[in-house]
Amino acid sequence: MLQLTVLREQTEHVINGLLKKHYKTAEQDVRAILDLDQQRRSIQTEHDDTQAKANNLAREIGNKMKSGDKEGAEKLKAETAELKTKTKQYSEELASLEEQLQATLVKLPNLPHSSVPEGRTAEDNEIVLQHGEIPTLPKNALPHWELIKKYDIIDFELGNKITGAGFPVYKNKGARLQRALINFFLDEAIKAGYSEIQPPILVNEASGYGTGQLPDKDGQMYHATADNYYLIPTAEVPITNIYRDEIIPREKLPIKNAGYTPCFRREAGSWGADVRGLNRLHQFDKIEIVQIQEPEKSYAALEEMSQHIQSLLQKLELPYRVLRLCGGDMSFTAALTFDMEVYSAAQKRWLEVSSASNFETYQANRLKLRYKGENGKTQLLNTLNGSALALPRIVAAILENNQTPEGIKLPSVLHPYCGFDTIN
RNA sequence: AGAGAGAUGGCAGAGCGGUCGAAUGCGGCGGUCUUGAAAACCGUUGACUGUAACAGGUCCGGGGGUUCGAAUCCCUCUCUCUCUGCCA
Repeated sequence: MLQLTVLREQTEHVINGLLKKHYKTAEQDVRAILDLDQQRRSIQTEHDDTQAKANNLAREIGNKMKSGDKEGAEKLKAETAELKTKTKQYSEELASLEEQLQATLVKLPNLPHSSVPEGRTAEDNEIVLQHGEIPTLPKNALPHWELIKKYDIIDFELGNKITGAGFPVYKNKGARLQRALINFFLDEAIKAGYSEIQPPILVNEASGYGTGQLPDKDGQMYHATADNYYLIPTAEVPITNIYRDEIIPREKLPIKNAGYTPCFRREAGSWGADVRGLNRLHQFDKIEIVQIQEPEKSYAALEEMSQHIQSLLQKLELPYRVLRLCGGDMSFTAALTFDMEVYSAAQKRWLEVSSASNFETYQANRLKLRYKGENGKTQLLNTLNGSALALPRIVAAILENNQTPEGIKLPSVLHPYCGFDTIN
């Protein structure tokens, strides 16, 4: 959520930022919010004055009662009636204004960082760099959804039977590869200074709201209605919400957490060739890295996260590229996002395997996540997160890019983690 | 799941319906003393809102109520602890 003070003090900047994100009603919404804010503040003053009078009267009545002046007390009591109805009226108006204001304010996306390129769709994203050789596969090369059948390592039909579409069953070396990747990613995160966290994978409403999945994206989460819990779409939700309503001592910063969780996404309405096989699932595994940083240092932290993610891809010997997302393609809450895509050679396409973002104070404002700065003032922190990494598409690329007539030759970094070097 | 107890500031822990934003202790910060430190002593120490700055307003688990006035009384929800039951 954007801060009201920023809207007040940098109105033009806010409107321009929203427009860059292709938020169409930027101008009118910002004006409406400022107008409501103005009204709210003037009524707030009236309300407070009335309340102050009532407080004074109550105090006087107390004094008169003490000194035995019952008549005087009764007289004053009569005066409070009007103040009471006034206060009630004001506070009802306030509540209504506040509600309207919030309703519009939460609809505003985060402002993009100045380096974010103009643009509307994925076409307009800027390719920052590309790394690694694109492998040339033999003519009879298979896409991963054929390879997993050939080697019997992932079974979609079985998942269909047990649950439904998009819930694959990992078997044999497929299951072991999953476990190996999880351990590899977590070990690398720990080496990079992250603390490992195992959070709950069901969260309450407040947590969903804190990281911005609620209220607008509730359709994308599975909802356990009996208890009003949500299955997490990413570990970002529980791991960032650890710090909801906290004031972090400055010396504890930065906070760097990493966690492995299954992730659940309803992905309602997506079908077709693009989502075949492992390309898009309802349940998948992901290791997420989260940082909480002081505002001045958060872009350096984002760069550090990007380097960490790239180092994983390099160790896995996968060709990848890094994109700087344009205003229109960025998520609602992000100020700057780098996407990492690996090349899946049999599908001949780039697959997004990681997304690292700086949310600046946008999440922190909702979370009320703050620290005391050098000047002693409490102020909002910056939150960042990135996938490091999401498994299914990594698996898809590993399988496709490393296929040989003798089987799939795994990158050497995984051999000790798997306990084997070839899937055949 | 049943019975009982409880929820107060960073922590511990008081609080008769009327200067209670809240005693006290610890911790933190500043100072005196000291070559330096410890001890001792003195002072200071919550958040939000608001103001040019004061003032003012709100917050004692959440929500609602009674009252001129609620941390204190009532209702409700949530959570925690103890005992009993069940269970990986």
